Amino acid sequence: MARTRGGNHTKRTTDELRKRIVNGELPGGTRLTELGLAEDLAISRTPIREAMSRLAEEGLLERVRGGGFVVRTFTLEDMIDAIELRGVLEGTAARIAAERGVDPANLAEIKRLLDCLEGCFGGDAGAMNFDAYSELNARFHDQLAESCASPVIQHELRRVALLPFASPSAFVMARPDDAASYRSLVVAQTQHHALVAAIERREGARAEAIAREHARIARSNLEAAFATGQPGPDTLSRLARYAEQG
Amino acid sequence: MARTRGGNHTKRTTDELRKRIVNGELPGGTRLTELGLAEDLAISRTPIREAMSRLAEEGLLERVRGGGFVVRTFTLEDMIDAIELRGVLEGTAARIAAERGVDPANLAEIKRLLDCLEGCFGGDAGAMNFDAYSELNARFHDQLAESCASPVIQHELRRVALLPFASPSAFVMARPDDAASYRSLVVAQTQHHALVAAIERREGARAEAIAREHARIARSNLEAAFATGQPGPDTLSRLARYAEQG
DNA sequence: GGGCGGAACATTGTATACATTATTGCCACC
DNA sequence: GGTGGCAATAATGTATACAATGTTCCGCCC
Repeated sequence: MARTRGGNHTKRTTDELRKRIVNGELPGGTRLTELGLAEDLAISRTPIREAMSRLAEEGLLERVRGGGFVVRTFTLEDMIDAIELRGVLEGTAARIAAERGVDPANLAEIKRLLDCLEGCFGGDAGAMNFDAYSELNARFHDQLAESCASPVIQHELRRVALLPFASPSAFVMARPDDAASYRSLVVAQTQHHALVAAIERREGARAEAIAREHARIARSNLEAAFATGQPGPDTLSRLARYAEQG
Repeated sequence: MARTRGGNHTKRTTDELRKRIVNGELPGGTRLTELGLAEDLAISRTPIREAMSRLAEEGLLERVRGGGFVVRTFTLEDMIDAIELRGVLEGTAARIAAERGVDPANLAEIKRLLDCLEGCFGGDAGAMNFDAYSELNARFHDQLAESCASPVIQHELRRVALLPFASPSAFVMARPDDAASYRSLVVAQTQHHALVAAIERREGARAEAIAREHARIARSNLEAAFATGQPGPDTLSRLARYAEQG
């Protein structure tokens, strides 16, 4: 258990198992036994159980009849659906924000982040600050989720964004070269502006439609990452390898 | 622990705690301590922990920083949002089913359930079989969720429907008298028919809109149940009392 | 040869002791 | 009087022994 640091055994085990699942080391359908993992990680069964419970909460594991857990299967289609679902939920948050009105402080923060995102763009792909954009983009989407002031919607949105490669920042830099990524982000940022304008003007239907289409950039990037191969049971591991390469 | 029967300590504790939360006996914000519950239920801490993990999975409890759980707060607004969210997810499932096409066997089963639902209606409110309708309605919605053939969407839909009083069958009989309930169900059944027709004709946008509006019947019934009082921290317990009365 | 039964095994369920960590409140000190 | 730290307390974190429950596979009987 020296692989991942910090916290207690439960947290380390949770992180380690999450990593193995997203890596594809633990393929979908694998049954996890407490004893096996306890031996493997050289700790007792108690933190293993706790970690598996938390991963079931995240949706990475499924409880199986008669006790125990299996790794949930994530095919390419599942990831596409997860991204679509994130778009639907972000769209709902944006629509409700537009319909009910947003807290001024929240709106101000959203606009501030929008300005910061703008600052990441240079005149061309070479001058683009991709890392800063990725970080700010995540915060922008967080703030947007808060704008609807609904704990229930925020909660479920956070859940869906935890699914493998469904988060708003998962595919910011996924294009095969900087020029393609740059173009992709130009479109994304234009949508950010339009989304905020729609919310401010109380145009709920427009806000919802933009948020959905915005998420589909991620879908497009995901499909581009798989353009050369066919989806299959190794989807996650191939995607993880792809993500490592940059 | 003789209150709830069947299964092991974990299951009984899970059911017992769920009941207390939905009843309002454990108000939102209450911190649950393993030791306190263990003493109360006269069992050890282990099944208590396990039960709390599962309820966190259902969204009834929240993990708190530094360990432990608190009961999640469900106000009237939260329930309204949960119902809206269910409508959004059912709408997405219906839209995707229309766009991608449905499995013939699945469609046949949906139509069969639709016929059965039809059979619950008599000429007037007095002849209506409310219990049968409630049961069939739940199965109809289950089958509809399956029609999109997406494990991810089905999974999240099931989750949201688990939130207190957000399920499709929660408010079937919630109106103050049979005549009002009957009218409500006439509208609901008309929407069922329209929804199936839209899916069959591949009219995705229409299917989505109908499913959303369909869920808003539940919202209307929820608000009717609260017409006389103001929402507050006792929302859940008042609603539970209301549900008991019939 | 097929199906039933039972024993051996694997796995999860439960209790409990002990370790570790967070919280609380008091007291000394500034 | 306020603030810092320290001790007491209470909670969760962990390990482990034992119980209960499936599961599997082998042999027996039909």
